[in-house]
Amino acid sequence: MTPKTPPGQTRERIYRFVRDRLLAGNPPSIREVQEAFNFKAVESARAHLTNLVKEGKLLKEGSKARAYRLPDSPAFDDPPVQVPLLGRVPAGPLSEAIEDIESYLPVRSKFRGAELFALRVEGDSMRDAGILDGDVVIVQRQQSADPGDIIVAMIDGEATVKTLFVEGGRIELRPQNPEYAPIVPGPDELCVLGKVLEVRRHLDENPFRAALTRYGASSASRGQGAQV
Amino acid sequence: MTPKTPPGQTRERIYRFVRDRLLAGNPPSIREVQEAFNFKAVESARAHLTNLVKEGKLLKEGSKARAYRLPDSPAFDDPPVQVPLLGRVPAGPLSEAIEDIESYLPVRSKFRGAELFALRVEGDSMRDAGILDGDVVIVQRQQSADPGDIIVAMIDGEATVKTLFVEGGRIELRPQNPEYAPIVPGPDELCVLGKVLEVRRHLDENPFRAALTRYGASSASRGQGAQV
DNA sequence: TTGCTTAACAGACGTTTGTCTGTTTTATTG
DNA sequence: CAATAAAACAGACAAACGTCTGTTAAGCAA
Repeated sequence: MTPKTPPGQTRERIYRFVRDRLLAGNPPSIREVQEAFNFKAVESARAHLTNLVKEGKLLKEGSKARAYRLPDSPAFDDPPVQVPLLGRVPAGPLSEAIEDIESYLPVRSKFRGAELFALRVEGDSMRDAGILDGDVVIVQRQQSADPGDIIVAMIDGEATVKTLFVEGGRIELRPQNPEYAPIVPGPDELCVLGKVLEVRRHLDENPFRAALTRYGASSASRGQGAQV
Repeated sequence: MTPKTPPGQTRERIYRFVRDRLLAGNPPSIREVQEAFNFKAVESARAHLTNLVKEGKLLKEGSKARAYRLPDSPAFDDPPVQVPLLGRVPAGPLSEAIEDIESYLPVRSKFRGAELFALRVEGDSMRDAGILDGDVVIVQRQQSADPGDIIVAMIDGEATVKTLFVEGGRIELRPQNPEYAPIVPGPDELCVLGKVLEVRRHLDENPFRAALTRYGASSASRGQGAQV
């Protein structure tokens, strides 16, 4: 028999497991809790769940399947912050571009209130900063930036993602890839659209892109699921 | 027999019913849909649900109970899907690690229902795949993976992020950095924890890290906001 | 008419899932 | 020590639930 754990300890972990599943919109069955904790009896899991309800940490809706619920809690009633992923570049004011919204991305609520938009990066001029072609950047709208910031700027009518450098009075937009040259914009050529707060890569959209960066996935090794 | 309704009309109402239930965190069973619409046969409800999946308006997770889900949608009334960022590595079952939750990260609602966790990457062994030290990966919990997938695996009691390669019967965990050597695990040494769905870099936490990858930000150029 | 499609119905089957009763083990307390 | 409580195990049962096959009816087009 699996050794007993200190009173309440396993229960606390079960609570978090169930809570995470509920927050993900995927209520677990009792047997799924059993398996997640390697219980050998269903009743072990059910006893814990029943106790969690008694303690008020969970609710239960009748005796239906997958019917454990979270009571109202102040911690998670934070409404989501959604940021528009723009299909094209926001030239003028942000409002000009909000017609071209591909989709919305959720961001940490810490950014609530900031003027944000998301943009897909084209090209690999920022490769060495870990920003690859197709990555999405979360951008905070602002007109100025600090040296060292990765910014989105308009240059010659195109949006570009670069690192901002300032030395003396000289401003440079530096790529992070030796194959590209820094851009030295004229006095009125540079228009900062915002500062990159976050970089995201969605592997589910193009699962092999990253893997192909260095080695090529031989076609022979494809398709056969690895039994591990 | 209850009179037929115009094509698609009842289906639309069923969609709204299911969607509202899902947004409320209370996934309906097929028979609950049946009752809500006074169908006299379970199959009537199931046919509509199956069609809604075909139309892409709903998703379905296996053949479990109450397993219809919402696909990714830009709707703001979508409750957030929050994924735990684990402070340490999820050894054994996922439940083992859920004690150490640093915080929660919002993910696209397309992932609603998946068993996800987030992990901070240590080291730069995946540098050339654009995964840098300190990056966060969103991981889907699963025991197996396909060749080419970037996975999280347990090797010698440590979690590691690598690319999975299979050639013949030989399994390799390949880093994406020439300074590191591939790992060839023994038959029972490899334990796949999950597959990386997304990579994120939070520049607001460590704003200069990425900028320092190639060039160094001279301390002289710091602190003086660029007026652009 | 014939053929096709969709909506709805009917009944059955097998799996999933919640529930129950009883037992064993371990730690704690008086 | 005995008494008690909590954790975990074992096996079984019934309801809930997803799935399947087949049937009937209504609308539409060739």
